[in-house]
Amino acid sequence: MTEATERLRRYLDDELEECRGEDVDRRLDELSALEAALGTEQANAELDVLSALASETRYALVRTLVAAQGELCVCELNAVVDVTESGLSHALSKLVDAGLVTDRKDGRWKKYRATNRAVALVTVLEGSVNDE
Amino acid sequence: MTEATERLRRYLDDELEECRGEDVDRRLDELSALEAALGTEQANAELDVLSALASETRYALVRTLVAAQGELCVCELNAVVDVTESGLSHALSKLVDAGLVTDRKDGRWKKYRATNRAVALVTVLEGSVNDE
DNA sequence: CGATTAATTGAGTGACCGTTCAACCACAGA
DNA sequence: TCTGTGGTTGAACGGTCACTCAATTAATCG
Repeated sequence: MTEATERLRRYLDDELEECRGEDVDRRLDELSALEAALGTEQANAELDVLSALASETRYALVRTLVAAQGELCVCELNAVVDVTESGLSHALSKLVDAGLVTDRKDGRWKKYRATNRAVALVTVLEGSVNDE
Repeated sequence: MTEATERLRRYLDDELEECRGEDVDRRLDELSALEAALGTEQANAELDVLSALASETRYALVRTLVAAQGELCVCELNAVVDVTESGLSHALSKLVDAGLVTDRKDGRWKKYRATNRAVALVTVLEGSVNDE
């Protein structure tokens, strides 16, 4: 740690004309302020959402549900991804936890639907990655 | 596979009043159309972006760079995350590959900046996760 | 050139994560 | 209540991935 701040001091020496110890401390404060702009709790929540999406099968499920603009039965989703019925259930469970889909029991069938959060994320992702 | 489509047939039997084999086939087509609405190539690209973001240190770096609204030196970023200099370099490299940050050499220092893609994603994530 | 420093690269390792298998729960219908 | 079906749960396994260490490149300065 002392190693790293030593380098930061040299960097600030370059940037500013002269650099005192308090300048380094101030910059360190500014940097941790940037990183902690939103609480660690929310940052972790966002990371959970990202982790839930960052899987081939789960992302395929979410994209499909978003495109469907409505409910799909588990047995329908089974036709979309190439995993076991059990694996599908695990995947959907994780998506529910992340608030990306909701589930509803309908008689003997269970149906899933994409949440607004999922729609927003997929939309931005497609738009952002699309224009190169 | 035959197992799964068999269940789908029974499901459609429930939904529609009657259900012929061609109904099942048509539904299967519709489902794969939903999943493949955007090409697999783009879907993979989006998945790469998600995978790049879905890591505690990398997401912290991106959030910091977005909040900074400008360039930050590697030695400054080193103060934000708790990894080795080498680990930091690996992380930044992956972010560059995903098009989430850009790098620029400035003398003996190297500076990184968040891309529009990163700004868009972080913004949507914060907004989406924020309102519960 | 030799020395020092910023940063990257690659190999190796430990932990996590996605998947499957088997057992299980919930519910519908006879 | 017994049977069959839709779906979930937990344990276990195999592969991937984030991290560190050591070596290397690139650039500055004496």
